[in-house]
Amino acid sequence: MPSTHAPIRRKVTLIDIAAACDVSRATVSLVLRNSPLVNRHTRERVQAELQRQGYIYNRAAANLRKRTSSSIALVLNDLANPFFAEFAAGVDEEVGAAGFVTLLGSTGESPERQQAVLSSLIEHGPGGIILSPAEGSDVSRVMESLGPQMPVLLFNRELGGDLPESAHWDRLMLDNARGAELATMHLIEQGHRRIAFFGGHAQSSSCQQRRAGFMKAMKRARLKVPRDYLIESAPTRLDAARACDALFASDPAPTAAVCYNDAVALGLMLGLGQRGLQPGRNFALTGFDNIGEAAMVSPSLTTISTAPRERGRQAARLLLARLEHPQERGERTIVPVELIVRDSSCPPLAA
Amino acid sequence: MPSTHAPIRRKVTLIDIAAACDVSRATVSLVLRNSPLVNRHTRERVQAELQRQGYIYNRAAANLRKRTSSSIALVLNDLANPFFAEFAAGVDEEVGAAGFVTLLGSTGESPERQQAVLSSLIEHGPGGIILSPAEGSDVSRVMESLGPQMPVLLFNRELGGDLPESAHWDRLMLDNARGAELATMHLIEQGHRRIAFFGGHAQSSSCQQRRAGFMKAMKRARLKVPRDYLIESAPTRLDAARACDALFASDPAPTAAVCYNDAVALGLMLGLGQRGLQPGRNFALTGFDNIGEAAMVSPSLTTISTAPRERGRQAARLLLARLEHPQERGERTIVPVELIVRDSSCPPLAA
DNA sequence: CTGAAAGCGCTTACAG
DNA sequence: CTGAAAGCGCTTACAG
Repeated sequence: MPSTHAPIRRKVTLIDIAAACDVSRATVSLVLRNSPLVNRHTRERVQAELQRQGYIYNRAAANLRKRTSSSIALVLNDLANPFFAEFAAGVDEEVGAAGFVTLLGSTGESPERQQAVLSSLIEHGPGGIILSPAEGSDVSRVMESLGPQMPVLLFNRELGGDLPESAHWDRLMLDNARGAELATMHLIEQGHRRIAFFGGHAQSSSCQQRRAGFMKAMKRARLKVPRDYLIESAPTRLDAARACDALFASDPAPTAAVCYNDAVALGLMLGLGQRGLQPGRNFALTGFDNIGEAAMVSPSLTTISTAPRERGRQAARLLLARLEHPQERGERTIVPVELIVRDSSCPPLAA
Repeated sequence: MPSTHAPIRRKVTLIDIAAACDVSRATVSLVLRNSPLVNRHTRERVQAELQRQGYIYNRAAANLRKRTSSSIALVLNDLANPFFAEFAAGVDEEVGAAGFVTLLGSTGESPERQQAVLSSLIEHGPGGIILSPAEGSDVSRVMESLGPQMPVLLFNRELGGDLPESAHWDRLMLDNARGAELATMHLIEQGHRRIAFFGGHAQSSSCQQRRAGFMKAMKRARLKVPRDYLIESAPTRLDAARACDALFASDPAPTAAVCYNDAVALGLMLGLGQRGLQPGRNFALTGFDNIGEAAMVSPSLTTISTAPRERGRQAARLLLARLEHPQERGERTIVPVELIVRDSSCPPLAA
């Protein structure tokens, strides 16, 4: 009994093309890959037939046979964060240009979800992984999902735990210490003496590095940093706004703050406003990341530029290069950062 | 002569596990998929061995055999646009929850790149595609790359040209007309009479729809819209700032503008500032999208909320549902929009 | 220059 | 409950 459904047209494969042209599958396969072995006449006939039947190359089948991969996995905490969105755009640009496709995964900053996402992605056979680790995740668990052979590029954050010799993971890290140092130096130059470091989770590696840069600049200027000038918050606007009170719990209160990142700085601005203070008039602050809003917000924000899109391109290039030489030692690349001065957020200290 | 390289450990496959457990591949395969057919003892032995050897499921091979797919392609203009970044995050959430993986592609608003991206993605065998089309792209070319069978969900913009009956594409569209109408009504309620529609490419469908909503509200209020109150720009901050002059070329100049989207509104604010005008004091404006910056910028921006993350989830759900019923008619879903009033950007008109 | 055969790592009837 | 065989759509030696 014939089906009443419209016939689902079977996908056209090499066999269909070969049959129509009266050649073997091997010949069609060679045409597809532009092998010079096939003679011109045959090639043209085959190409016309490919076109005519609307042939679509099955790359998964080819990858299976060739034991190759044509994808890169990209695992981020949160794609909606503009910093990571720019980064992802850069990765995808370069990955696409190399003829690969990007597999996306997001962890929402949860080590458990990160495990699940990695385990799922790995089954799709990516050639390598670009991972910006969730806070609190560690090498051994990641290694467990990925196996020791998978090329990995770690971006932005170190992973807890030690990396075995056998794993040749690359790293691309921002110069967090230097960035925070530059921001701190700038506030010092503007005349500030009582400067706080505001926001971020103290246990995260990026926060530790930024705090270290901050302390270095303060120490060099022989400025004291009371313990309560180091204030934690989640790296979000909302939590930063909430944490603003802690800044003024100490006596004397700081006149300026180096913020963990731009989101935190924007949140702090909100918090200051709620206390009746005007950021950029009676309190100075700096950010980190140079997200789009940093230029737009009023007062505009002095910050540290990390050029996330370019970082994405760089990450993709590093990983793609690694695929060619999987056995060479992993490298650690520190990307320089740049101070973006927008002094409406940190004018000279009125004496 | 033995190689001096460290031996690259061959990937472990079903064969390895089967051999170690002295069972057939079929049995291992059944264990992997939790078939109740396998007896408990055998199952446990096999599972232990899978664990021990660090077996990784090759989903591409399984998909090939089963003629199924486990991925969804997501094609956007620009991932770095916060609206699309949120959308992508929502898509990936839902796609991941369904056990699929997201393949990413970006077109940079170029129909040519869109063709290339689609042709590349399709070779990786996605089960369906979520496409926010590049401006100026049309159905026939897209259909050419995708074939008539591929499930497609069109988001945000219509595609030029007619869709053949055979293609059951779904659409998820914002209620652009209604959004612009709401914004316009709000400005009218605030006392404005000379209102411009500012920004966007006039030929894009979303701009046309928003303009239509604008005109509808104006007409209902019996307000005239001079031709030079309809001003085009690229939908970016920079170009909008540049186009600001056009707004004041007409006489009398408008006192308010309904902007194509938030990016344009933010650009217009810059442009106004450069002319010595204060947005929210001597000029009123509204945006569209409710991106994060809309709340942060000063003055904060009255705008239209489209909840892009939720739209992403919705898009993914629609497409995943379509995979189950590929032959049903395509549906057109219009998502409601909501006016977000932040009156610092559009205070009552001073008489 | 072209074809026949084997194989990538799985799953699916079909036997037993 | 388990195994032997075939096959998904490609590519790769190997012959000729």
